[in-house]
Amino acid sequence: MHNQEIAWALSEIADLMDIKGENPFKVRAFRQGALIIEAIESPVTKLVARNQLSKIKGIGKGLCAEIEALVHYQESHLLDKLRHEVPPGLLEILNLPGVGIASVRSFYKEGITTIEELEELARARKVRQLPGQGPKTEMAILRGIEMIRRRSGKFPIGIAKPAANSFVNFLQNLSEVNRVEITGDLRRSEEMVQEVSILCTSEEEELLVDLLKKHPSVNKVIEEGTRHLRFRLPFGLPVQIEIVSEEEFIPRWIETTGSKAHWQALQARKNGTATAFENHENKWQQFLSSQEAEEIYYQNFHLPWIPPELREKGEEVGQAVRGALPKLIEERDIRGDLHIHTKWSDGVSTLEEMVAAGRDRGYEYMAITDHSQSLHIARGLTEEKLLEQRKAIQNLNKGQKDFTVLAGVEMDILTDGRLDYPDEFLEKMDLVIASVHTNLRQDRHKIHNRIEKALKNPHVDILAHPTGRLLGSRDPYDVDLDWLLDLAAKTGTILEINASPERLDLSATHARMAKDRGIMIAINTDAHDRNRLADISYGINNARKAGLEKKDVLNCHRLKEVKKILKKPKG
DNA sequence: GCCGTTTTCGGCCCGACTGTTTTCAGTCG
Repeated sequence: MHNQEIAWALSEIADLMDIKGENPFKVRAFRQGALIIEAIESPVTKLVARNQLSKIKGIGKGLCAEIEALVHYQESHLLDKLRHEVPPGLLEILNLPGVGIASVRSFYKEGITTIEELEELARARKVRQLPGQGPKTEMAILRGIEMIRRRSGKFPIGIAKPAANSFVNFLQNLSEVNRVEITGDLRRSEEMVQEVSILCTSEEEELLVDLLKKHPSVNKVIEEGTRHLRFRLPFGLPVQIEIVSEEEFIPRWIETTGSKAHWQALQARKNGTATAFENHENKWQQFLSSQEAEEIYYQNFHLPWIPPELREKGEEVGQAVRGALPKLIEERDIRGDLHIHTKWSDGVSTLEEMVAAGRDRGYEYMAITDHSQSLHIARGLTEEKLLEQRKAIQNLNKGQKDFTVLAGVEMDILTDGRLDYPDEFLEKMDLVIASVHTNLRQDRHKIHNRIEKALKNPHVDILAHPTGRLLGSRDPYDVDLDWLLDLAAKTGTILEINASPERLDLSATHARMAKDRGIMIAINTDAHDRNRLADISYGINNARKAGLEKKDVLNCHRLKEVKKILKKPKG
């Protein structure tokens, strides 16, 4: 069982106990435990085997017992019992924005146990009659339900990708399997994924299908054939594994990577070119990597290899013909991370740990940008504290020649549009990131006013997570993207692709619109934990999907250039 | 349920805002 799955189980236990009305501190202990497990680097299974689990702060006797049961038996009696006692629909209701534990309990009291029942009641304008509810919360509930419908069974890439990778690893280690690749919308780096698709080659298809069925993560088989298996993971994500021969692999990989429009555009080109596809002796392909083989396949169409992220509307084929494909940014182009939190505010790693982790990744620089004073829950820093941190950073920089730490801040844009520090203070910072964290449900006029004040401030360099969305769980605040992008272009403000898979904000679509307006993009992780520096890959996915090149991205530039760009007076 | 031990029991992050109220509970970050 993976750390993530254990974390989900603990978090579900917390929610169910919360609905039942158990001791809130006990609930919090489980919730906290889930976060801790999620952030651990090494597999929990290993820690259990070595008896090291109880040494972790926050994991005591009780949690240890539950986690060990999950690792050994893939189940927890406590969770089973709770699932039995509390109707599952209430968890969904709890996840609606604006609905908290108290509301769920009061709905439960009224006999409501599913989203459908709640929706019916809201549509009949009867939710507003319940104690503590009113017309506005009733509307918020309906909007939340609509959001869930839009999501309709899709899973965020941050959940789908690790799940896919673990199956790829599993298959790679089997002697029956030669080649394994992720395909489908996940390979195209779609932010929400319908299903994990994996394509592999093997001569022993039936044996492989049988073996897969016995995998402990296969919760329920949906569909079974001689050459494929579709199943659900315990948390509901569907996975499809298809087995083909070595000869079939590349065309099938391209076909399943999609989209349909891309495949059709390729087929249309096949009819128009004289190349004899069938002449190829495919046997030699097995000595090539999958991508090398795919490149050769594209050559058959007299085309350069087209990155999967761009295989969308079919028009990329025309672009490829004209030699107009962008040279997409790659992870190795990133020279630093410019949005990082540490223990100084709400991070879990120390400043020194973060810097060491950045160096380990081969970065040349990073910016420490802890929270500003008004964000109390995140232990935001006063001016004095920030200056103190700046000194610590200067000392750190003295001891290293090949790596530079910038002293920055992630400053809140306050509810009324004021910024959290005066200009005289902001001027002293190497980098100022501005963010909207509070009052996300303000009307468009107020939100625009806040963003405008921030972007027009000469010291604000970057607007972080520009729409405030949480992927699949919270809609953006009410902002007109065209207006925002025009303003960013006019003021010369850099926009962030927040690489945290919970956010992915800007989205690929919006990042493309930003590029078209000549806006500089920064790809940052917003990491609160050194392990999360690796999230940069999700941001790169989005940037590639947006067609971004090295030159479009601030933190692909050398430090000297970055400093020059930040110093340049804003428009 | 976890932690610390100056505490094996008692405290556990907290302030602001919203929408509900008519003085405050619930939600959020």
